Amino acid sequence: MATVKDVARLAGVSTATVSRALANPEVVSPVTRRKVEKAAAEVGYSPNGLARSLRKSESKTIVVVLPNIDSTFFSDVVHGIEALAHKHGYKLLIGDAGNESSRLGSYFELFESKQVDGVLSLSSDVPESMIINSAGEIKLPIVIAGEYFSDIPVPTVHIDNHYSAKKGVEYLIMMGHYKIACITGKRSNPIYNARVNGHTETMKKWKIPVTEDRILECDLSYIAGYNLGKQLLSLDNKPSAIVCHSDEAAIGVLKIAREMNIPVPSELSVIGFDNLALSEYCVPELTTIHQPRQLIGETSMKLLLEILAGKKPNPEMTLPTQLIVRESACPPPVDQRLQVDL
Amino acid sequence: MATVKDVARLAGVSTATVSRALANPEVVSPVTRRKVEKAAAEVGYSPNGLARSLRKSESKTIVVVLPNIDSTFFSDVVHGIEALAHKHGYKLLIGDAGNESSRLGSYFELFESKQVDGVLSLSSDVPESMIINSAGEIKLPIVIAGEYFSDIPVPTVHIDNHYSAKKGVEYLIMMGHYKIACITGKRSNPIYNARVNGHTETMKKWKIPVTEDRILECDLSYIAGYNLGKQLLSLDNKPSAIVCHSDEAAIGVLKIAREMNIPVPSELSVIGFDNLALSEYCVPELTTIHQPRQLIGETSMKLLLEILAGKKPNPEMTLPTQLIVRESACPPPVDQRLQVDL
DNA sequence: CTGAAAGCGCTTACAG
DNA sequence: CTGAAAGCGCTTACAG
Repeated sequence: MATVKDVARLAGVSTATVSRALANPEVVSPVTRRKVEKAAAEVGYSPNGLARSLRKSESKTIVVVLPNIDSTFFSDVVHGIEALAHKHGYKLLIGDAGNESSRLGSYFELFESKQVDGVLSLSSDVPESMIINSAGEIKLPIVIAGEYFSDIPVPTVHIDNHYSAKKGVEYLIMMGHYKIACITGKRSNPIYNARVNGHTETMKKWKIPVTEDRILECDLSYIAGYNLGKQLLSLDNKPSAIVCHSDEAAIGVLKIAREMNIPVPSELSVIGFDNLALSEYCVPELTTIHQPRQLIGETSMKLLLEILAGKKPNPEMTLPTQLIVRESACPPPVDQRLQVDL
Repeated sequence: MATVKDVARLAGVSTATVSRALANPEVVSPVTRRKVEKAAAEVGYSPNGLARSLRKSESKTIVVVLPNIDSTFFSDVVHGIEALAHKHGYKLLIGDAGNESSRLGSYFELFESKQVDGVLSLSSDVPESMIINSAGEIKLPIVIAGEYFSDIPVPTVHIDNHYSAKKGVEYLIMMGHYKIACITGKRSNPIYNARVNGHTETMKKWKIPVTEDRILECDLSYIAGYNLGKQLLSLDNKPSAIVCHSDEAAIGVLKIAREMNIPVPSELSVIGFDNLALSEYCVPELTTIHQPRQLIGETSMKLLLEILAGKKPNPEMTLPTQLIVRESACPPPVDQRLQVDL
């Protein structure tokens, strides 16, 4: 591999000049620049990024940590991040945590080892020790896309999970449902905890008793939705509606309902969460909560860019969601309808 | 940030000894080791990966290049790669090319700039100039997961696209179909070119005329399948079967068929490709060609590991596919059936 | 506008 | 078992 030295020798200048001619052409005389460019091309010079980063103490790289690479949810978020990152000369490194918060660690360490300038975590499930040092300060440039509660204000961009879950449940209650079950994620994750709280508080507000065995936790995959859906629909007093905290899980429910010959939505309403592309392609099309995924990505990156520029960014951004009404939810059968006085 | 120097000072030894004690504890006396470990912990030392990589001329990082991050196809492949990579101490960097072969370039350059030790391309659409130098040799450690044709044997792991496409078409022909359309990817991509060849050659083998306007190229997304499906199903002499070269496109076709009140499979058979998780969750469940995604990932990584170890690996690995029969394909209506003499 | 020199933080022959 | 010294390839005050 050719180095600055080779170029310098061939061009008959110093390595300092080579470096300048290539990085700041305007500070070098036109003829020198020409000579250097020619020499560089001739030897096929390509700068060593490691050496540059080491010397400049910046890598112009950030790592985006995904909770898992399986969900198509993250691809739009990554698109949003990419757009902004590239515009500002940052490279993206994507790390997959495979749903294990232990594996997050190796990606966070990339900052300590100076291989990245900052971290964008799309996982909310981050142990505080990875972010905060013994003095109680944030120890690296980081933005978390998701809910995060801490004494220290970690910059965060998220939707209002509590309110979004509430909107979904209210939509069902307004249509007369009261036997409403819920398939959610691990409640150790603040995102799902907030949604479940939104769910139960709304139920209570309408004087609908909440039965804990109708709120089921899982990894929100297709198969989990299918299995938990089966469990719910096998209950003696089975629900007239199931709200799922992912579209995938909702599609799993759709499948088991079909197999059990329970027509959706006439006998079972199903609501998803995320509004993934595929929610328009299932049968029936899914009523769901839209998350502004691209915007989440852009906003997170914007915040991180501000941090990297030494500014104190807004510590928290809440982005809007939207109930998308399609075909999978409707009023329940008359005998299962709640009479509400509005 | 603490450096070896800080640790050395505190432990009362040289930086060389610090480096040894941390990297090769066994070559250092137990007491020194203890001292160094204590000092390192005390100052919160974390080695600078950049400096180490620069010095050792290896980064223990490889980049996995995805054609686009949107398709869930790649997540299992990445899982396969990850498993093996981590076991061998390699970190994974994931680059998204966003379906533009120009963007591949920036990821390939990570090798020249020494930030990665090798490249694993999940995109087949790689300009030869990115791989081969002016002397006609492969200029970086690379494995391509996909079809790749070149005078130079670039290590490749792939399925037999020609044969797999053939199997799908033959399945339809055996059931009596002859009006078989095809929704495929860009034929500039060797993968899809091979599949189309498999498709048309099989048709010809059975003396079924191939009409070019029934072979449509697109990006194989849901919406592309939907739109091209509409185009095909609006034809005067519309097909009795559509084979799609992705499951997403097939699901798009399923949707437009539903909207046009064309029952699948009784009046229209649809076959997908990939056997993604969601192909079991659509209606009707999709008959499709299974690709061993995890195995593709593992095998590619295995090859790359061999290259990185200085061995000459098998230049080409072909992995098996499988026709997965579900509900979306059946014999065509009697009046559209081909009589074949077996 | 240009060059000599220092230094980013590490590792590794080499010598003892 | 340990240390002094060189060097990976770059960039940047500093001096001219």
